[in-house]
Amino acid sequence: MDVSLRQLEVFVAVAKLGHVTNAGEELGMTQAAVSLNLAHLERQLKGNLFDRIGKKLILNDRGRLLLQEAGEVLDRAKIMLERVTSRPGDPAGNLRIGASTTIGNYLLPAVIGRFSRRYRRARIDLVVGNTRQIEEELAVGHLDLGLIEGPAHKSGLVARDWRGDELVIIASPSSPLAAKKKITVKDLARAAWLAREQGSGTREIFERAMQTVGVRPELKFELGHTEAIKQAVIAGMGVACLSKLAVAREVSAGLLAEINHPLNLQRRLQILLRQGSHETPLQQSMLAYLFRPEFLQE
Amino acid sequence: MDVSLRQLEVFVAVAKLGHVTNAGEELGMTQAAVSLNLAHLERQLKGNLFDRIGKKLILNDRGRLLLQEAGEVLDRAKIMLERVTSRPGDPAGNLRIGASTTIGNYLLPAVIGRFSRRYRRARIDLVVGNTRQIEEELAVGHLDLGLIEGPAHKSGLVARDWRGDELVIIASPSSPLAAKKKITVKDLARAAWLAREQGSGTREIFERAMQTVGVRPELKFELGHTEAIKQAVIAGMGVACLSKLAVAREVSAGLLAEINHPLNLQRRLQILLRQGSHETPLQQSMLAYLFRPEFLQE
DNA sequence: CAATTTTTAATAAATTTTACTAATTAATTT
DNA sequence: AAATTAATTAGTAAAATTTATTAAAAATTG
Repeated sequence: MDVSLRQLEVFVAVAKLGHVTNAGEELGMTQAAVSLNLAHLERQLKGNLFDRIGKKLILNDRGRLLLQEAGEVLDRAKIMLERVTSRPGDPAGNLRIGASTTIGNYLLPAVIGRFSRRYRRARIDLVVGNTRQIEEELAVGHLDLGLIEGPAHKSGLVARDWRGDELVIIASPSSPLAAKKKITVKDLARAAWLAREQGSGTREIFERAMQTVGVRPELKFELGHTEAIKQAVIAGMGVACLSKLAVAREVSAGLLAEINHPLNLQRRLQILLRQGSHETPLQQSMLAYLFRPEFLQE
Repeated sequence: MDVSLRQLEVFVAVAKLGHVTNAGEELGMTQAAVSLNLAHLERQLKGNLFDRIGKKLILNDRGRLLLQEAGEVLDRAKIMLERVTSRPGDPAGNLRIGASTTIGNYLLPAVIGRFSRRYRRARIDLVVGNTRQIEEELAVGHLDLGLIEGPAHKSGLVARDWRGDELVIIASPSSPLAAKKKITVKDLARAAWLAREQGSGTREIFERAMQTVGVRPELKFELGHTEAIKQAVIAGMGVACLSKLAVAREVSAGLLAEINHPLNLQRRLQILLRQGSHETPLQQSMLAYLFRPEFLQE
């Protein structure tokens, strides 16, 4: 790539202003420098870009083509510089976040959206996966930040307690369970349950809580996506246990009803970092953001 | 724009290969040069792009951001060079063609389409306007080539005879005129005519031909667009006189019928050039293309 | 309208700046 | 201890820029 951005700037200035001298003024260089720059560029591109008629320079057909193309290159370069040049209080960089399903789908979009608007130079990548995957990717350095449900298992990573998350039991508002004031363990045992597949963090919590009160729930269906479960419950096919975050919209819209229950369905969400990783300004900003009060309250 | 394309290339190579030494090999420069280039770039962007852990360089968050952005800039620059670098037999450049309505809408799309596929480095701009506008723009240098109906008026321009164009009289296939074998001047005088507005080249030819046989046509409607006239004729609102080129598709589809008539409706199309303009390779290629047999026959 | 002045781009020569290489150093890994 | 690697240093070559000059064209003037 012998052609330089500088040369393109010089060319564009001459093409725009029509005079070598004026271009030199605008660019803060002498007329001679501009002239040589131009000659050099024309040699590199193997052909004139201007017709020299008298002392006037007028763009020829190749020059006009270059003017368009060079403009696009320079615009891109300008955007690059703007994005990449850090200023105090406005860190530039790329942050790769891994999150579990519930967090990635229902909690992070709002956080990342607001963060990106605040820090325009930051580029956030979000990967959704299960706890094992996220820990692995974080350890080998493909992720900078992990957000998971429950404690971490892998060494080489540090976990910070982030915020609580409550699971709720949902049913169709028209179901008998929704009408009942007091739900007993026996009611829960009799219900038709819908749940995510084995291995889901949400399901793990639910089953442990049921076990604690001595009940083995009867599973009617296993569904791969939280959204599918919600639709099934709305359709009256059964009840399910999901994060309050995942069902908030449907509950407030009256599509789903939260059921009173005697279980303990509290859990804590964790932030995972690579041990000894230097926290970049961007990472620090994101961590500070995650602990803002509006993202902590449930 | 202090950052150079070369620097970006060096950076991308190091980021991709992970080693200063390897990058140097790929780029044909010494390890020291790569190292200095990188240091220079980091100074210009006011911050590190790699974390130096031992003797390994690993991209940090800013580096990752730059890698994406720099890639885009370099891609654009590569495209620019490909488009702008002329090779023998494949001229690069921008050709601005001005054409009258009929030519611009019904004749040039095919020519320009095939020309662009053949000469990939050429960028063709087409402006449609009336004869006066095209002559003016050509004279002041905003156009390189003009294609008009009938002779030119302006000095400083040279006209070359290009090809013929025949006007035809069209009617709905279901109209009585379409059924008649022999059409007399009297028939034409009685018909309900649809035409473009005053000033259209096509209309001028038609009115002159009618005048020659001593008839003043009765205008039912004036419409601003050729397409609108065709639709109106198809709808049976009257008859019209248009270029054979403009109605070819509809006639062969059976939507319109060409009417036999006793008028002389031949005309010649002209190519206009600026006097004394140096013909660029691209311009020469286009002129040669315009005179290819497949674009000359009607 | 010719002569002069001014303006402009290209070129030349000199100088400064930059980029590069070879050699060396320092640190890390094998 | 040997080998590998990135950074640094010092010297050199290359380049970009500047000042000065030239050549040509436009503008001004008598």
